[in-house]
Amino acid sequence: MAAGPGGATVERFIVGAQKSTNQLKVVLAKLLPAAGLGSRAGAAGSSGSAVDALLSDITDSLSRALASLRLGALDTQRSPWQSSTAAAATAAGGGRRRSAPRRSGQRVRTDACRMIVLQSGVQDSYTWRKYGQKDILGARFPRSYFRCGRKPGCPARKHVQQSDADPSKLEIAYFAAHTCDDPPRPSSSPHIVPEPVSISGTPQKNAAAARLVPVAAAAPSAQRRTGQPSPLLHPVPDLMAGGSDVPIRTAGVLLPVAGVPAALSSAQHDPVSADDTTFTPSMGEEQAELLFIPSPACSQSELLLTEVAKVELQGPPVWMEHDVEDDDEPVTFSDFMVPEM
DNA sequence: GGTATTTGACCGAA
DNA sequence: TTCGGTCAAATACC
Repeated sequence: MAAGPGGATVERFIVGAQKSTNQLKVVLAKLLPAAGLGSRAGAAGSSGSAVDALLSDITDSLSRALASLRLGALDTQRSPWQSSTAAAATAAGGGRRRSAPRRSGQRVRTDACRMIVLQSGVQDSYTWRKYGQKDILGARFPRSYFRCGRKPGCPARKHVQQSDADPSKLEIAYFAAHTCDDPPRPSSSPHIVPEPVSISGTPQKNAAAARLVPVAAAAPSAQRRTGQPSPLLHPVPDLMAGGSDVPIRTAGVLLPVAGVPAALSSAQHDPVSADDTTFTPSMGEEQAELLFIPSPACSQSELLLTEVAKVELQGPPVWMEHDVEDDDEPVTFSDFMVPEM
């Protein structure tokens, strides 16, 4: 969702401001412990509440600004995806062979486009197969393309791209609904408890996205390639060295950022494979943790790597979905689909 | 040998 | 002409 050179820059500034605000909050909390900074109870001194309120306002404003910026970016990108005829959307044919020219409208993206934010340990239960990777103009990292790997005819697609603003985040867009009879499988993993935390966008219209669920354990069969450095991997930013478990690869192996071998870090970049999504052939099988994609409504705390790491290690994974179809309507918690466990 | 990923080429839309 | 999305041969792994 690169918003373009300019947009990316502004976004970086906003994200930076959010981080600074968070840090300020921490500092003030230490300096004004008696004031009860951060305490909603209100028992604390009024000064603390006032500071807290101001910080909250700043945070909220920054989040809104970021959301607006990103929504705008999404709008500009959505256009091409949905410009073609719907019929050809999933019938994309062609390929290299001239004898079998692909039908027009191959690029059609009439399905609801949804951006999703996942955190550690959260994955959808579908199996995805990577079918391509492309360098995107103006984006620092390439975009990876995945299709449903469960059923050949399933039109579900997923695009994963590492965020320009924050390489530690992955932006995942889902297209089309799954037609394969493979509902999300219940997760037995105790640590995976999807929980919507951000509200922005509109009610989901995409069945596929609605079916996203955290996946507990990786399927053995899907791990076949585990251990093999993926060429898609790209260098992990220093900021990731904090120990977060953000997966950075794709094909098959999710690697915690902190534990990325040097060899992998220097390997060819693959944002996604990231996707958390990283995506591997089967997301459901990846253990990764991952994906932290800031959504337009992503809260300040969610933008902080330290916070993310904390959540990954201590708290339940957070799911955030953002339907970019209708940017005007606010979304409520009820709009988020809570994957069945 | 089977399956999944990689990657250059192809295609249509803008 | 450029660019994003997809295909499919080549390659890698189990």
